[in-house]
Amino acid sequence: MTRRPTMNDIALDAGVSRATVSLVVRDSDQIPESTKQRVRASMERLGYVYNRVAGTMRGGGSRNLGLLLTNIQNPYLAEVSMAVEAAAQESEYTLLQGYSLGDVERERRLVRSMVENQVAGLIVMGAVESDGSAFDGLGGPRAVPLVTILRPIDSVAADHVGIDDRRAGRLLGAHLAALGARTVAVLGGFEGARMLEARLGGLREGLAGSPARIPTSMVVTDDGHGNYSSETGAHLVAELLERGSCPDAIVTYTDAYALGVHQGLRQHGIEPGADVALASFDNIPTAAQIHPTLTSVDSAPHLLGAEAFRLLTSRIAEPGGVAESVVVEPHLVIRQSTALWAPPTPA
Amino acid sequence: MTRRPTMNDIALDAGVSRATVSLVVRDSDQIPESTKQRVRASMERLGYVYNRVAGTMRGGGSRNLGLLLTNIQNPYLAEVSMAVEAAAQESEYTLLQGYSLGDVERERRLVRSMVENQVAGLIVMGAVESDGSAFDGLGGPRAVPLVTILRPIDSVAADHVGIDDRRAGRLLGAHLAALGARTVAVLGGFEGARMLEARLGGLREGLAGSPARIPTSMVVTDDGHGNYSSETGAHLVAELLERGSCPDAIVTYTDAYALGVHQGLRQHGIEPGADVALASFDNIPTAAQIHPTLTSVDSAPHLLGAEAFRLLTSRIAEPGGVAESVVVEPHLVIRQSTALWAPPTPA
DNA sequence: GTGAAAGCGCTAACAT
DNA sequence: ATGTTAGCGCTTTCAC
Repeated sequence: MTRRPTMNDIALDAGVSRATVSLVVRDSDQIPESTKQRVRASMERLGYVYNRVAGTMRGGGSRNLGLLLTNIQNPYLAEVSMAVEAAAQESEYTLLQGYSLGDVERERRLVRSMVENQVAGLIVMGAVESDGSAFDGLGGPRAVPLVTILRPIDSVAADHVGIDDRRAGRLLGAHLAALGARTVAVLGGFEGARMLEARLGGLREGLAGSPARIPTSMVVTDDGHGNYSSETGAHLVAELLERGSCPDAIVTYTDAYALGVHQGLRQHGIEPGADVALASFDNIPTAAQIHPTLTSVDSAPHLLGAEAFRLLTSRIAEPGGVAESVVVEPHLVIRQSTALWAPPTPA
Repeated sequence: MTRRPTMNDIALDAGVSRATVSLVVRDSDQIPESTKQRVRASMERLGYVYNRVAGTMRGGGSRNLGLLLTNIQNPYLAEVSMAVEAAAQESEYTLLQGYSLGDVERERRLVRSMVENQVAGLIVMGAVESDGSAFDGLGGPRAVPLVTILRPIDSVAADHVGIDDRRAGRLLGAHLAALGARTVAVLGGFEGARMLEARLGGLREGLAGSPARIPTSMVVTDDGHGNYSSETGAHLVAELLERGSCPDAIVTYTDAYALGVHQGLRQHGIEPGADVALASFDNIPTAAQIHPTLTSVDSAPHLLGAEAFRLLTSRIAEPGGVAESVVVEPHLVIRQSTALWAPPTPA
């Protein structure tokens, strides 16, 4: 026999009916132990592997979920992926994973392919330009449950798990104000994107009441296609320094940029931490490993992933209803890159 | 109608038979353009989505592949994942992904679940202790094609894509010898693992002919359960320094460890690059971003992922035959952490 | 060029 | 406690 054995084969071999085999697979207590033993022995001997695809098609819902991310070069998203996978494995779900690279066309293809594969639900970090058209087939009464993470998608009323970016900004702003920074630069982030606006707004709130300002000339955005590489950070800081004087503090959009800023500053003879305070968002592992260690706002990727999974599965269990939105609270991790800094003493 | 529309619904709506709809989906040229248009219009209007699961069950083989990694906190594996995904997307495959965390039990569960889900093939980075028992059902004539990456799995005769670890070690050894290093320490890696043995062996070969040695007391291994965190590196270097004097050069098993070694050295007042040469394997992006930048052996994760995919799909197309083994050639990227170092001048 | 019918491997309702 | 039957959504001969 060259094909894989089926329940029929097992039934035949064990001298029972196919239905009985099916019940044994699910360990039903209608089946006496003696029969189970016999059936299991046949499975073992013939090398039977349950065909979940056929089972799903017949009856119960799919146990597959789709996880669509932009890019896991970004350690933050890598950790989200691992968190979702851990939760899925725990609950006996399987994960279809894909990367859009921030490209709307890839995103559309991936969503389509996951839905064609009958996923029970989707967790999506959308591309910046996502207009929701990739999710058209998912709306309406026969919707595939969808949870967006980090970036809500325009015109798609889905459950969402995000970060309180405003609060993240505020934490950082308050910290920099307390240090005595007077001028703060902001590097990176897609101009007009909600995330950047929220972080900037929060930063301003945190700085309010102190003499600190964020001069317009010191806000340098990128085009949002960032692959979150440190090179982006190096470019951004080069542009900043070209524009004029060095600020007291630099806030970058994500830790990866801060690494590039490190480099860029040193090339100009400026020592991060000592000459200028540097802080960022995401708190990737590297932040604690570079020198000087990097102050960063931690946004609990593990929690975010776990919440996204929880929200998705509860929506699968209980479809419909109004979209829910969960916010993960960030916390500030203060390290050398700001702690070492002090305002220049007026000589 | 609350359920998703099926081919039957489309057929009914378009006034053709189900078989015709099936042919339209695959754009068969037996169907005249006029009919296709009509059918496609119905699909559009009813919001039809092709059910690939049912299609697979009936006829053609599955278009799903399984990718089983230990952990994508490791940027090297993250890049492998992205490479495999890119290739899969290109060829209209879908990816089931899971993380074993180096745990044999999780590995077993994931393999089982992927096979139950009828994947057409598997790409696996096995846990250190994998004995192949997780892959038992896959052997024999009805095998699921399997490609192992980076670490062959004992007793499983599968296609393999690996790195020429010996060569990687040799490149590094030759470089350190040329620098004039006399004592070289090796930190990290699971004692007895092939990968470590190969790298160590290569390192010795590269050093041969020079006065350099690797004292036994300067080889500090770990337990192989490493999550590739920099903390491991910090511990390893602490242990090394406890054992006695500082070597001329330190080679770590992976870049993440080197970051921790950075930290650990500085805590002892030793400056990496200046006081001791430091080099590693993997060449993760961070290697170019820290200070001093880190010399590392690049092992082309993107190439490795692409090769694994190529090997797997060609095995799916042409099952059986003798297992193939592909080796990706590493190359040395020299950066400040070694370039800045010079032997102490005998005063 | 299109339709009718069988069947992939499984589950669930009902029957015994 | 186990068997019978129908059918999930699709593809594939084989008719017409």
